[in-house]
Amino acid sequence: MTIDPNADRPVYKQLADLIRARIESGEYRPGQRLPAENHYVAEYGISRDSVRRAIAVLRGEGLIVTKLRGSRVREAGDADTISIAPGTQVTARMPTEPERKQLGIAEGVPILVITETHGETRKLPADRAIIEASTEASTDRAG
Amino acid sequence: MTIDPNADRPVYKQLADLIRARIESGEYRPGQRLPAENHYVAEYGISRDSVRRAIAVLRGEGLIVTKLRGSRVREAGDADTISIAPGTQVTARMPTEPERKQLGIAEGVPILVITETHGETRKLPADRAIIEASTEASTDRAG
DNA sequence: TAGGATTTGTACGTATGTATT
DNA sequence: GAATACATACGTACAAATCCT
Repeated sequence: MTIDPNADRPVYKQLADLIRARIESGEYRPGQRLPAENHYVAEYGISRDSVRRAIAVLRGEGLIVTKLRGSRVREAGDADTISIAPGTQVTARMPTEPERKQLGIAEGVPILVITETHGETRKLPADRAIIEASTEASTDRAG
Repeated sequence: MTIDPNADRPVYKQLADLIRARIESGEYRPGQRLPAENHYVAEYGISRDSVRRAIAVLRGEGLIVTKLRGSRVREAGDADTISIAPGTQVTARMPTEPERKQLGIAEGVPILVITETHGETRKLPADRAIIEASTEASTDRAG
């Protein structure tokens, strides 16, 4: 598979598709490091700008995590199962940057917002929590 | 408030903070159009690159939606309340680009992934759904 | 309807800073 | 200290969609 600068689809999205496919096919495995940006620059003859944009797309999708030294395929973090009582409401949204820092969440990870019947709310990183509806009133965790 | 190119915090994050504060304070109201990119370029003497990066941050946080003609503060879409039976599990993650297109979701909006006890899964846009734990087995919607 | 103005999208370049190896 | 690789930030240019006259 190659990249066509004259295609309808932008170069950076084509590269994002290509890398995403490699992740989903298992060619890039969880925890595995991706090639450096310049690797893709050389391999496909595109600008580093386009490569970085592609990487940013995948980071926004939570598929990879990027550190100063490189990007890796995200590993499925072990999640706690949180039981919620009947009547409790759950939704999700992306955290703002201050929230991300405060809660120690990686980029591309949403937060689960849990609103108890009392009105109290909790925010949990979605990559570390699974919500389970219970019959009884108890908000314990069951790892 | 101004932007200091010599500050520890990058210019684009400073601008994102600034715009975010205006949204949260109500100075920019839901549905209201943000000034054009070049407005910020001129106002703060920074590059369009930095402005675009700031806008991208806020879009990733789901605070604004961007069309070709400009960005607007996201309006709270009316969400359906989805009841889930005991034992049902819920988590959230960001959709991939194909998923976004398929489900017709805006950027910066996570999906709720609902796994029934049977193993069946549903994916719902988090900006249009609120999950509510019920005592009884029923997955009806209650608007 | 035509055409220009506006605004965002994409894509290239360069340079410098900073953290890690 | 050097090499590597990502982060930031400036610039340019053109394309494409939308809006307005």
